[in-house]
Amino acid sequence: MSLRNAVMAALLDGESSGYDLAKAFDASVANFWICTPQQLYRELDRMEADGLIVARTVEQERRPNKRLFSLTELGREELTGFTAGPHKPTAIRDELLVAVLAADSGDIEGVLASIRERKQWAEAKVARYERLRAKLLDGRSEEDFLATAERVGPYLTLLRGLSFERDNVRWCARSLTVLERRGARLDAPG
Amino acid sequence: MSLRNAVMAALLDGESSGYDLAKAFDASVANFWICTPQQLYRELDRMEADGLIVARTVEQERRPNKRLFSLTELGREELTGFTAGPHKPTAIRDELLVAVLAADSGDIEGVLASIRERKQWAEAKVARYERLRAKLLDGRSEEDFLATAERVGPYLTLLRGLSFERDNVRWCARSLTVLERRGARLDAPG
DNA sequence: CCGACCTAGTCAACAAGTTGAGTATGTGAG
DNA sequence: CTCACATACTCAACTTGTTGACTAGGTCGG
Repeated sequence: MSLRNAVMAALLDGESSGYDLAKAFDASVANFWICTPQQLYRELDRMEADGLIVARTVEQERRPNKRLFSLTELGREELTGFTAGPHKPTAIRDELLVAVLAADSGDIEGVLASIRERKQWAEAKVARYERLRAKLLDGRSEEDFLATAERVGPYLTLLRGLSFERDNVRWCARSLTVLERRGARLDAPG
Repeated sequence: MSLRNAVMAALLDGESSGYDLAKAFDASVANFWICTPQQLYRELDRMEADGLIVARTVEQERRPNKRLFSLTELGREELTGFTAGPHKPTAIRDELLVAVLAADSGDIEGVLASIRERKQWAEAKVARYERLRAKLLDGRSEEDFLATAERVGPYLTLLRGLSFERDNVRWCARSLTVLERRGARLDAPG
């Protein structure tokens, strides 16, 4: 049921097509929620049926028609109700960690490669989030921004995504050190 | 398919009943993967059917009989294959973040309460992970442990869970400051 | 003018995760 | 003596999330 609320939160910025939402999810909500376009379209249909959003079809000349969705009053109420809580706690749920848990009796070289890849990926995410942050701040200092901006929610969630990926980078680096040393020890014991 | 691998990784420590696995998941694998007992039992049945694990029924006098599962050679191979990768990247997927994203036009007091609750919960987790860490180290220094322990995987994943929760605590504190100030400003503008 | 990529979706099938209840016994606290 | 809690599960129904393929036109580079 949270995808619904994530979609509604995204629609607070104004009406949007399913296609644009999919991209927006990739770009910003993806900090803390990911979904495939298929999931999104299915959910949008249901939300429309439930009266949380309304669609407006826009005919285009040299493009397929698109449907722009926007929040209804009911949708806004539901979203406010959702923000009132309560919210389930969360856990990381990461395949890579499962692999690291089993690394000692598995393919250590393979795990090392996966960690290196993840580290690069996380570094790229950090860079991207930094750019997004600069764009949000738009020249203002953080203090200035927080005092004047209409919405601080997107900034706070961005900070969470940013520190998560920084943490990932640090952990990857640490794990590489530990596992590389271990690999060396196992290759040449004594 | 990753629950399978998480279960197999847990069985590296030796045979275990479904019930004990459920508890073990709560205690340690839960750093990065959570599941309900129902999911676990269902998955164990399938894994047995697929020959990844074998069950040994132990009759007990004053307790229901239990079935102890252990990895088969095939299971070990599958797990090693899994560690070789590749692994899907991950995202946070947290309801609370959805609520914060929408906080500006939602129930700010409710969101604040949720963040406070989450902060306490994360602090409790940190304390618990610290105790687990002390138990794993068992008096040794980290360096000593890493040099001598049979398996370092469980330690590394524990570190990941620990830093994730520490990060949660920090982010909660920061968000509370920002949102409280904002709430005050909205209550008494100018 | 061909192939790759962009816009803007749809459909179907399946795998994974969640929720709620039920079974049956034993132990320890008040 | 009762009530909560621990052991050790099972069953069924449901909601979410994933995978892969398909439609149909437009744009841009070589």
